Amino acid sequence: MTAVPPERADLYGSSRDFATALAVWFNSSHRKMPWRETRDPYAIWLSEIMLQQTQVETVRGYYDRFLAKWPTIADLAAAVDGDVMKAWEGLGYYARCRNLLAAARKIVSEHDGLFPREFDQVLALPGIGRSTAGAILTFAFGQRHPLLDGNVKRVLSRLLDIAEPVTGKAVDDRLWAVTSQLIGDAPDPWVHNQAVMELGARQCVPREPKCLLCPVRSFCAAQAAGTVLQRPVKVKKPPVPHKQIAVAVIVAGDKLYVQQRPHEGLLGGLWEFPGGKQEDSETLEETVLRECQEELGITVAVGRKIAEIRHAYSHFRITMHAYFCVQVGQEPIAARAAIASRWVTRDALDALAFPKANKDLIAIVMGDHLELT
DNA sequence: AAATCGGGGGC
DNA sequence: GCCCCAGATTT
Repeated sequence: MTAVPPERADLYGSSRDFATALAVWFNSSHRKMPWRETRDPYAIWLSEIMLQQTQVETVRGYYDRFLAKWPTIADLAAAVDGDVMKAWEGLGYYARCRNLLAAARKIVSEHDGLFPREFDQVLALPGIGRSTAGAILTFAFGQRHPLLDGNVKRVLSRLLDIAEPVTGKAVDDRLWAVTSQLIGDAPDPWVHNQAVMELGARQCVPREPKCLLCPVRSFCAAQAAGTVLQRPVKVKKPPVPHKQIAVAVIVAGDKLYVQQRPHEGLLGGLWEFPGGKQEDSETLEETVLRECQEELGITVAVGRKIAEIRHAYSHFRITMHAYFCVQVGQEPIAARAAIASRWVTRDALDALAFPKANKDLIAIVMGDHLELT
């Protein structure tokens, strides 16, 4: 059998046969997940949002706790924003959490509290794009919609042996066309969409794919061409910048100063210790002093260094240097870089949502004697 | 089309 | 260290 040319628009074989083989494999062996045991659109919606760019094993604990705390859309819509953010703490991509809460309130106000069943109405909810909308409507209501997530992209780019980078619009359009064709021919939309993602997560994995055990091996053009390991084609990412961040743990008696980041942008809505990026020709102590002047309008005495924490974000890295500080003088704090600020005891930190690097810092502060020098 | 947006899994 | 993950939104 000859290799399939990359221009080939459709599947290597009948898409009906493909979907059937995939469904047989899925029904015989698949992982158990709580969101596969329900048809509650709210629970499925929640799972789909948590699962965006996040692996199944990471989501499990968050999902159960979240549902137990807010069992219905009405419960979530009535929740306190900070409590919801706290439940999301550590899961990342916090705009998902803000959008989830906003969508819950929109469903209450515009859809009588019932999750919509129409694709366009689902797509209009914040945080829900084309793929997530299709996933929710398929898994909750059994509707027939295509999805295209990272797993499906990898599976299809191998099935069709796509030689162009998967970041372009032409390839994206083609992948959507193929996933639409497949779901259109599948015996059961629920099983099919679950099965393609399961295949990508367990068999058709990025490195060392288990092609010998693949249920749709005979349909795979990359398998025939021997190019499985080269698909999907990705462009190499440039190295990310590394910033030096200096932060102030300002102590007054048994209390510490913390502030809340603006809702938009990086780590939006989370709490943190004040600080910022080290400028050229500036010591870290000078950075702490300057940031407290600029962000809080106060002068501090910079004391003992208590932590040095490295952390990686999606598009840059930081080393966070933390110093104990005390305020010098009596100026009131003007939290210019924050939407709220508080003096709290160490025990009260637990009620607020912090980014991971700040959580690491707090763990150190909790075990410290809390003296300046 | 490219950049932004977290944190952890797994090698 | 690196790539990837049940992507969406903004620029």
